[in-house]
Amino acid sequence: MQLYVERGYEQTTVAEIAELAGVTARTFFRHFADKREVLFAGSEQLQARMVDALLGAPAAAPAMEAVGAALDAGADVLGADRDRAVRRQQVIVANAELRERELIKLSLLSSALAAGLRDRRVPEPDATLAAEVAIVAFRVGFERWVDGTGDADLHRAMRDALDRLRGVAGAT
Amino acid sequence: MQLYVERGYEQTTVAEIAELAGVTARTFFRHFADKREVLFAGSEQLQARMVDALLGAPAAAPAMEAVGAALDAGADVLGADRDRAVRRQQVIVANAELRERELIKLSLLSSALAAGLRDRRVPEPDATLAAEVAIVAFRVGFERWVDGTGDADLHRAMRDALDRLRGVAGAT
Amino acid sequence: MQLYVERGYEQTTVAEIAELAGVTARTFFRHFADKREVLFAGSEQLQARMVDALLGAPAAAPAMEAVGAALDAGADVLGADRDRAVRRQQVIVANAELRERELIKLSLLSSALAAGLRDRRVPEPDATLAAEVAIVAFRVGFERWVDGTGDADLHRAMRDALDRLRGVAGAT
Amino acid sequence: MQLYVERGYEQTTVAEIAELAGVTARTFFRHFADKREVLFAGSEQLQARMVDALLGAPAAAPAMEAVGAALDAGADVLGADRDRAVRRQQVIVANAELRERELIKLSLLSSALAAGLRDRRVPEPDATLAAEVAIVAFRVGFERWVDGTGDADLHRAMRDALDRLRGVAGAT
DNA sequence: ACACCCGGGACTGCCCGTTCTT
DNA sequence: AAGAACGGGCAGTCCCGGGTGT
Repeated sequence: MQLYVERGYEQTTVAEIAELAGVTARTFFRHFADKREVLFAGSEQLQARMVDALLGAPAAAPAMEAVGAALDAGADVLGADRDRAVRRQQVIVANAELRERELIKLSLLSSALAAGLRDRRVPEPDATLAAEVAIVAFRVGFERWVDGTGDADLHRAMRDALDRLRGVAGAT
Repeated sequence: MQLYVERGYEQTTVAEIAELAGVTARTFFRHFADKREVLFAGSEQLQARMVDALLGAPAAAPAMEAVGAALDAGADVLGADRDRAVRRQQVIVANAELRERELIKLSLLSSALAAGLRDRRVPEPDATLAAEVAIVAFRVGFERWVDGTGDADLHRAMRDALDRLRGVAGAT
Repeated sequence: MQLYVERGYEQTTVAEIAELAGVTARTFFRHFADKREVLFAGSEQLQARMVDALLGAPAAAPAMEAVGAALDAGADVLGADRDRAVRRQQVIVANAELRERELIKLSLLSSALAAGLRDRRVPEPDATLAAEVAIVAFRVGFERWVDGTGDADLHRAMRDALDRLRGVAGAT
Repeated sequence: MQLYVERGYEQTTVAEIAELAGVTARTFFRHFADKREVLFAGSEQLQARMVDALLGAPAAAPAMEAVGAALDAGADVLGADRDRAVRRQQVIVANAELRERELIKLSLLSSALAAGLRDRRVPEPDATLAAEVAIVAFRVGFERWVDGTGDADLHRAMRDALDRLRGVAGAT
C-alpha cells in the first residue's frame, strides 16, 4: 500500500488505499486499526524474534549481552531489504503522526525486552534501563545505516552505536 | 482543562472543553494545534530551561556532565508540583494517543539536547547518544518518582537512574 | 426534502439529500440531529402553539376544556395544508423508524401539555391523564381526517374523536 | 443480557453482548431483529395474554369492561417481578431510542386490542378509542407503580389510573 | 481575537448478505 | 438449522481546517 510514497501520507485517503486493494474503506479498518497501522504491520514479528533471541541467550550472560543478541535478531529482520527500509523510513520521517506511531512501537518493543530481562532474573530498574539502552542503539544504528553515515551492515551499525554509547556514558 | 481527569481523555470532546472555557471549538484550535496539545503546553519552557542549563555547563565538562546539568534543570521544573505531575501522568498513561504525543515531545527534547551538545563541540554520533541516554534517565527517573518506587526528590531520582544506567551499560 | 416521497425513506441516503440541497452530509447533520428529524422540523412550533393555547384558556376552565383549546390550536397549524399532511403521513406510515419518531414527538407533546396543566394547578395524575387523552383524540382525529373517514375539517375531526372517547370511556 | 444496566445502553456494543453470550454478533442478529429488541423479547406473550383476556370477557360486556380484563391480564404478567420491571424501566427511560421502541410496542398492543374489540362487534372509532384509553391507563398505572407513587399492587394501580381517567375525561 | 458556517477525512457501530462448516 | 468468517454499506460523531464577518 505504498501510495504513501507517491503522493505522501497525508494526501492519501483511506478510500483510495481501499479502492486500490479492491475493498471498501470499512474493510480496511477491519484489518488495520487505523490509517497508520498499514506501515507497521510487521512489527509484532520483529518484536517476537527479538524477544526470542533475548530469551535464548546463555543463562549466565549479563543483561547487555542478552539485549545484544536481540539487536542481532532485529538486524536480521530489517537488514534483509535495505531499499524497502529506506523508502519506508522516508515516508515516516516526513510525517509527524507516523513518527509518533514509530516511537510508540519502539516503546512497546522496549517494554517487551524489559519483560524478557525480568524473566531472566534481571531486577528493576536494571531491566528497563538495559532495554531502553538497547532501543537507543537500535534506533541510532538503524538511522545511520539508512542514511549512509553508519556501517553498511546493519548488525555492525547497531553494535557500533551500542559500543559508542557505552563509551560516552562511561566517560566521567 | 482537566475534564480529562474526570471522564477520561477520549470521553471528552473539544466542544466540551471549549464550552467550559467559554469559547467556541474553533477558538480552541486557534490556541492549541490539536486536542492533545493542551496537556503539553509547558513543554517548550521545559526544553528551553534544559538546553540553557546544558549550554551553561563549564566549557571543559564532558558530555555526560553537561546533560546532567540539563536533568537538574528539568527536575527543577517538574519537581515543583508532584500532585499535578501525578494526575497528568495518569491521564497520559491511560491513553495511547497521549503516550504517542509524550514520546514525540521527549524525542524533540532529545534532539534539542543533541544540538546543544554539538554547539559544545561534541561530535556525532556521541552528541545524539549522550542526549538519548539522558532522556532515558529523565523518563525512568520521572516515572519512578511518580509511582513512588524512586527517590522522593526528583533530582536524585533522575541521577539515580543515570548512575544505574551507567552501571548496567558498562557491565561486560 | 421530499425525495422520501419519490423513492421511499429507506432508499434515500443522507448523501443524496444533502447533495440535492447543495451541501455535504456533514452540514446536514449540523442542521438535523439525524436523518428522520427532517420530517419533524416544525414540531416545536406546533407544541409551542398548543401549550400557549392551553395556558391562555380561562383560568376557571376545567382541564378538558383547556386541552380542547390546545387541540384547536393544533388543528389550526396542521389543518392549513391537507395535501402536505397526507404526503407526509404516507411516508411516515410506510416506515417503522419514522412511526417511532412520530410517537415520541407526540409523547413529548403530551408531557408539555401535562406540564402546562400543572401550571394551571391541575394535580397529578389528572394532568398527565388529561394530556394523554387529548393526544389520543389528536391522533385519532388527525388520522381520520387524513384518510377521509373523519370530518373534512380538522378541528371538528379532533373534537369528534374527543367526544366519542368520552362516550366510550364513560359507558359502564 | 443486562450489561445495559451496568454501563448504559449506548455504551454497550452488540459485539460485547454477543461475546458475553458466547456467540458472534452475526448470531445475535439472527435471534433479535436489532440491538433494542433484546429488551422487548417478551412483548408478544404479553400482547397475546391481554388479547386473550379481552376476547374471553363476557359477550355482553361493554368495551371498557373488556379492556379492563385485558389490563388485569397485563398486570398479572408484569406484576410478577417488580425488581426486574424497575431495572428495565430505568434502562429504557435513560435512552431515547429505547423509549421510541417502547412506544411503538405499546402502539402495536393498542392496535391488537382494537382488533380484538372489533371482533367483539365494537364499531370504529370506538374500538380504537377504547384501546387507546386502555393503553394510557396501562402506561400511567405502570409508571406510578414503578416509581412508587401509585398503588403497590399493579392491578389496582392500573384500575386507579383508568378510574381517574374517566373522572377527568367526563368532567365538563 | 472572537463569532459563525461549512467542508472533509478518519473512524465506529449497526445491520445485512453470502459462503462454508457442522 | 445454527453458527463462524468475511465483506458491504450507511448513519453518525469527532477532529480539524478554511473562509468570513465584527
